[in-house]
Amino acid sequence: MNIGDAAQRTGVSQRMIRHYEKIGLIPAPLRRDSGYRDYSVADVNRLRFIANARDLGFSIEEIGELLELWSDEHRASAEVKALALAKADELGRKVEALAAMRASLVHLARTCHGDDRPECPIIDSMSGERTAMTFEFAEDD
Amino acid sequence: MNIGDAAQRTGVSQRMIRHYEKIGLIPAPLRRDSGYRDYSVADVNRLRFIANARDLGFSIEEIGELLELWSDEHRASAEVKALALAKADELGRKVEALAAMRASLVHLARTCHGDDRPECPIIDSMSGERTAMTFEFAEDD
DNA sequence: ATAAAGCCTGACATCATGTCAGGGTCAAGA
DNA sequence: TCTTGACCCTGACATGATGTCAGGCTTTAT
Repeated sequence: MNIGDAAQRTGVSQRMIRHYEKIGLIPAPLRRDSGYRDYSVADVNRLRFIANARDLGFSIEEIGELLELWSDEHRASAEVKALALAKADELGRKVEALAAMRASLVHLARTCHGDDRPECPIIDSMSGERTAMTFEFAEDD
Repeated sequence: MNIGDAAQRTGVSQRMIRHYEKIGLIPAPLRRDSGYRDYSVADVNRLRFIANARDLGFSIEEIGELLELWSDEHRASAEVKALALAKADELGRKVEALAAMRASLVHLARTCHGDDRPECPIIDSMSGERTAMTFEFAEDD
């Protein structure tokens, strides 16, 4: 399929698809006589993965590592395992931090009566100097 | 305190602290006669928040909104509430997606035992249609 | 056969960050 | 007091991720 189709199906812009090809994150697809790139279902899946991972905050570099987890068949499985576990660990920490932040936001929302009166306890308590952010997510201090 | 101290205490580079000042994400601190910037505890808290949020994948723009949630006392609380809930929702989805990805990685690691390439559940879970793990802030329809 | 729509490459733009350079400032010791 | 190393300031250049626009072919539908 053409790049436009691939872009639409994956949510990755044509611009970025070409970019990912240039930096080697995805293999260069076959070209037709016209010079048009021709994508396969596998390419689409790879792009979808990249899009999802990107959404989740992974850097291009990390995505490259993740992709290798299952695309490099010659890799020693012990190495694969270590990498996967390291990533999982990292994700675990991120999940916790996000969940904590979310809880704080929910709490903030709950304590706002939500009417026209601009009165929000938490905001009030935080606009002072001592504000210490009642948000203790990720306090690695 | 000087910018170097502030940077060390917050994990935000001096370069970025100055940058955030320039784009208005943090207020311009007082200057000493020497021209040195002088940061307060409040500034440090703000920077810490920014660092954490950035780490969690929020864009500078989103962080600006988040900061306003508790720094703008004149905002109607209904608006504050809506924004907070929207963010919380977004975070909830992100948490789920990350948790799922983490689970896949753990599973991958577990099924990674011999010299054969292990089954890879990641492909299936991550290369599907972008519906369940898509985040609104990236789209506008 | 034409026009509309799609693809190609390449250049320029922006944003978040880093790093280096040239030049003041501070603080502690000789 | 003078020296020196650690710090700060501004500004410029670098890079990676993305967007958009331009000029020029290719496909497709009318």
